[in-house]
Amino acid sequence: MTQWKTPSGRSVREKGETNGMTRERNEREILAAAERVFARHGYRGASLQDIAEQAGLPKSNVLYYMGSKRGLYVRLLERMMERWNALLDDISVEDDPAEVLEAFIRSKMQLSRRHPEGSRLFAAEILGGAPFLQDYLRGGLRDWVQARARIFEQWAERGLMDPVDPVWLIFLIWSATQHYADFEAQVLGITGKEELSDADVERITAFLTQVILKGCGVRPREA
Amino acid sequence: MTQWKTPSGRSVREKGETNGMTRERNEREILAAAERVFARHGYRGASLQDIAEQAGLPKSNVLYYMGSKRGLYVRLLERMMERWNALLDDISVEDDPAEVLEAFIRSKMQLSRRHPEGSRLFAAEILGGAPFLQDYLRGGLRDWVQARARIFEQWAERGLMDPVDPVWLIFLIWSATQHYADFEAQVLGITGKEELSDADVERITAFLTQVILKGCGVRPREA
DNA sequence: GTCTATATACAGATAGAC
DNA sequence: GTCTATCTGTATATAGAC
Repeated sequence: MTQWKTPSGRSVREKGETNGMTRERNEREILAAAERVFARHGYRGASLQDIAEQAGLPKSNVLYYMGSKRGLYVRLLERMMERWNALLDDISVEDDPAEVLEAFIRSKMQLSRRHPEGSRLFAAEILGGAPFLQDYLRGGLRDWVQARARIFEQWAERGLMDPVDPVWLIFLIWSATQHYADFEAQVLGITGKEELSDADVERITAFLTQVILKGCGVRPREA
Repeated sequence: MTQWKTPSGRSVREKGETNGMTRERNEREILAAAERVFARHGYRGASLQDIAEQAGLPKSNVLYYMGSKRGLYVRLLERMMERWNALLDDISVEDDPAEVLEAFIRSKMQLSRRHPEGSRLFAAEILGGAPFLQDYLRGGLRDWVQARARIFEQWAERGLMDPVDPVWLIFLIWSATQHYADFEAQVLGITGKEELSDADVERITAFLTQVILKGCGVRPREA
């Protein structure tokens, strides 16, 4: 079994690798590289050449594995939506508002922390008018927001929190948490840090939880 | 004096217009169109062809007036930074925290409201790693944030507000207000609205002011 | 001052060699 | 299964006609 080399000198198939393993590894590299490039330059601004170089493969291989630029982009968006859905557990009126809101803020913060490129990819898509995600926004995501909003309203009726507009509250949590991934360049430039540490993220999470819960008149569990 | 026509049929010089007026109007049209296109597609993704069509001019005129794609982009960024600086009045420890924070939230909200394309242009620049704004972020803007942060800390020492981290607070206000311009497509998709009315913006401003001030333990002036 | 025509580079995509 | 070579379109930018 021959071992091919790309012009860049990078091995396409490592020793002892089966075909399946090669494909899996190459696809993984391409998806990671593409997420970075699409996040940074948007759909139109991204080039397959750039993605291929960052994945250490010739350009045609990107098209061979992914079919088309459009298909690659859609696949990345879908992967990000799956990550998003994975942390959306249902809540009920019987749950504790403080507990739910804190978990909401924390899980959203961790998603941006674990997948900053995916977060920025999503942001670039929305910034450009959401041409590929229109249906998702007006459909599944809208339903999810409305369902949560109803719960928040019922909590307010029961006097468990202030009667704030629940949709604006959800947007507030989304924007405040995503900011640290999407505007990372600004955050790092202003704070003078080279990167945010786990401790920084923990402090920011605590800050946001405290301000938002107190701001909505939700009493923390242990206060 | 002849009146020229572009292939699209749009007049380049209206009747009775002087040369100066034509230039001024064309530049204005180009800047407005370019702001939209750069905001939507980012620096790389934007095309002069697209900008020219939206400005109703031939592509070469865009380059004639603006010199280069890069120069046009930088000029737009600078214009947005000027708008931003125009509303940054100094504050002092002697000022009322509630008043200052409310004005801060309100003016930031209005900036995004009046210049949504500029807000998205800025967002796209940061999202892409701020290649053109690095110096501004690490210099002038950083100083501005640090100065405000000191005031917030002193307010906290005087017991006028909770001792929250002032930099995270500024980021919270920025992200929460910009969200309605930058993520407009998401906001409209989820709320089902075609656009946000002045009344909507007023309600959102009031919501954010209430939650953030209460969340930071700032007593509103009339409470 | 404005526009048409063109130069040159690079985009996404495909055909076919190996 | 992977890579080289190429097709076709469009990008920025410029030269020169009017």
